Amino acid sequence: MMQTVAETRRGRPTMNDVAAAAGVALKTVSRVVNEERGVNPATAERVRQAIALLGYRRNDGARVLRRGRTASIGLVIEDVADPFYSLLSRAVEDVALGNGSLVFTGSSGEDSLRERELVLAFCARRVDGLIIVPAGDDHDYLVPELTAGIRAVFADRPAGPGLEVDTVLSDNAGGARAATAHLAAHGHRRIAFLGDNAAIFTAEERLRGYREALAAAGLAYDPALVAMGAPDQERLRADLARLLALPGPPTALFTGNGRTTVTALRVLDALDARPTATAGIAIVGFDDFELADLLSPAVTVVAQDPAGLGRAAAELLFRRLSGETGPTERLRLPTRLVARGSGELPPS
Amino acid sequence: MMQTVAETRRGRPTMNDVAAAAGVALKTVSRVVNEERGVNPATAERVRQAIALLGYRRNDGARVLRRGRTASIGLVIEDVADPFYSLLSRAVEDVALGNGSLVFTGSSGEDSLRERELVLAFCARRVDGLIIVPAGDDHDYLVPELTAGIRAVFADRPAGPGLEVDTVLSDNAGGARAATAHLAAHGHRRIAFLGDNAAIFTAEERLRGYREALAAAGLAYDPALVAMGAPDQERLRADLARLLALPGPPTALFTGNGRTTVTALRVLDALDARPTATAGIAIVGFDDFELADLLSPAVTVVAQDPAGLGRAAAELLFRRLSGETGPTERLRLPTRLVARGSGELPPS
DNA sequence: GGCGCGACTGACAACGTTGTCAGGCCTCGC
DNA sequence: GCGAGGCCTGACAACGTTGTCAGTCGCGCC
Repeated sequence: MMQTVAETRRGRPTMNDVAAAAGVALKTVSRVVNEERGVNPATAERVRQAIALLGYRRNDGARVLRRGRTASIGLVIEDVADPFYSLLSRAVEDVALGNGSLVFTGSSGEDSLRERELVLAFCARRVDGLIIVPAGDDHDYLVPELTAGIRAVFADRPAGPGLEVDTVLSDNAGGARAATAHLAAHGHRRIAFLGDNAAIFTAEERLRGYREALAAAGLAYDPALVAMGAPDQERLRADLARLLALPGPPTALFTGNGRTTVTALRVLDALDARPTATAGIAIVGFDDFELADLLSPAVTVVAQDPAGLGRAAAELLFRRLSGETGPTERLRLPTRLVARGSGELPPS
Repeated sequence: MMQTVAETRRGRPTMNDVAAAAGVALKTVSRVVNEERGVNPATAERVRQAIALLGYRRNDGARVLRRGRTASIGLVIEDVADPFYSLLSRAVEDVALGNGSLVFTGSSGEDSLRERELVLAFCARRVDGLIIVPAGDDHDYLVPELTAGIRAVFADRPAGPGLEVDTVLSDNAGGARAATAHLAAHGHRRIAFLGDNAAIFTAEERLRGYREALAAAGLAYDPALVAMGAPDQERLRADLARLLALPGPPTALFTGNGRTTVTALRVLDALDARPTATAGIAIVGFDDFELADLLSPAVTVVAQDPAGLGRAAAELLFRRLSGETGPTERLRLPTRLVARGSGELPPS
């Protein structure tokens, strides 16, 4: 008589247990589990019954050890709770699932040490590949992993110097140029830029685009109109207060990412200087965000495609994993200016 | 002479390779890697140099196979791209990292089949534990996994019938009662409820709370004022049009989750029936959302604590994993009504 | 000088699976 | 009646690590 689940010893049954229960050899169970052909249907059925009875499930860890491929990838982003990255994350997940792969996710929190630890932990689990939104700009720690055959794709931000690796970016400078030019075209001469920490690649690129557009519009670059740093409310309150107290205050604001835009709107609201349909500072934000269309005035943005970024990075990664060779790829996804009102306000 | 990286064969070096390079036995390398004591400092140093030279990194898959614990958990949610779940997700990640564990994340997309596949894939990887926001309400498939020793905690929604398992929920009915009572207290007699699909536990609970509050306020329950379904724009447009065309249209709206609230606001805006500071339908939404405070009028909500949900679930899971026994726990986190304006509008 | 002891090192099995190879049995054709 | 060939099954090694146990060496003590 076969054992029942209750009589079984603690812990997971193994193929051996199933084999014993079905009265066959270990290898035959393996064949049935993997749906290899060449097993007598009656035998296979007996094995399947034993599997069901014992509640057996294959140990993929052992399988991986034997076969080499883990069918899992690692994703390191800045913060899953940020809508930009959560959209990117979901796109990666979907592509991975479509390729039969699972995803380890980790948030670096803009901390290069934590980025490194997460990546190395993923490597120790022998993920097949990595998608990294880097927090730091030194990725020498990745070199041994890459030479060992782990594939990596950088997304949203490039790898540190000296690392030749596939990369998918947004057109940050182009988007910033478009935003700034848009404001200039609406008559603004004093356009302020509120950006993220200058050490972050995207912030730097957007600053560059801002300066290029100013130059193209024949406007002087005034460092007093630029403030960069982490998008926390206190800092933005101070910066905006300073900007508005300038002898020649800005008539327009270009905010360098989603968090900054939203926080700046909140601070302006609190300062009672919030733009209305008829007056106030014009604003264009980098990154689209939910409800931008329902504020008054609705907020004009340069929209990125975070899901597109994630999808492109994941698809590139899986192409590499399925053996595609060829030179390092550097994709640059376009941005799109969405005029909604706040960016079309005239200078006051 | 030691081999250099370039001379090494393709693929990962193993402990054996390190041992050969350092001229010691495999086991000694193991001891050094695991920082066990009792290794001669000079020997240890030689091993460490070989490790650095070869770019060796321990294969955690093999380690896990030998030791039993994988130091990883699986998280199945509805959709990482939804702010509610991305906050929950981040909290889980942080607790996991604090416990030295990695996280497999997967989005079920409200599809119980995909939920099942993700969970079983995680189990096949032998995660130590699971945190599940269930999409379906049949979890019999989990029974063998649970008896095999995998711990599971359900979050946001309970497990299907017959499964005794730790659970962390929000006080859905209580929050819905508070929202509805709030509107009634402001003089509303015809309060509509726009809820998510009735098959979803939270939607059902919130409907219950809504009905209880109506009864407590001495108001009749009118099925014509209730519309439940997926929060897509088309459906909500149709439902809102129907509600507003009723002989006695609602003067207040209680929306049953974040997505529904935001979409309803957008539809109302398009219908040109959007509440203003002086007129229009009053609204209270379940779930807080970014920028609710900046809309005009600002949106009154019953706030849940998604991060708190994730944290509580993860902490409970890790307490179980570290051996805590005791009866199944059922936590219920309180909600908080945040009055901002839209819920305090008088009936028109 | 022998013995015990501590410090260090290594051989070997085991974790649960898959790849390789060999073998048994049956059938078919001559 | 016998060999060839196909079908099915199983024994065994290997994946890379850790736990167990045994061994070697040098030193101090009787």
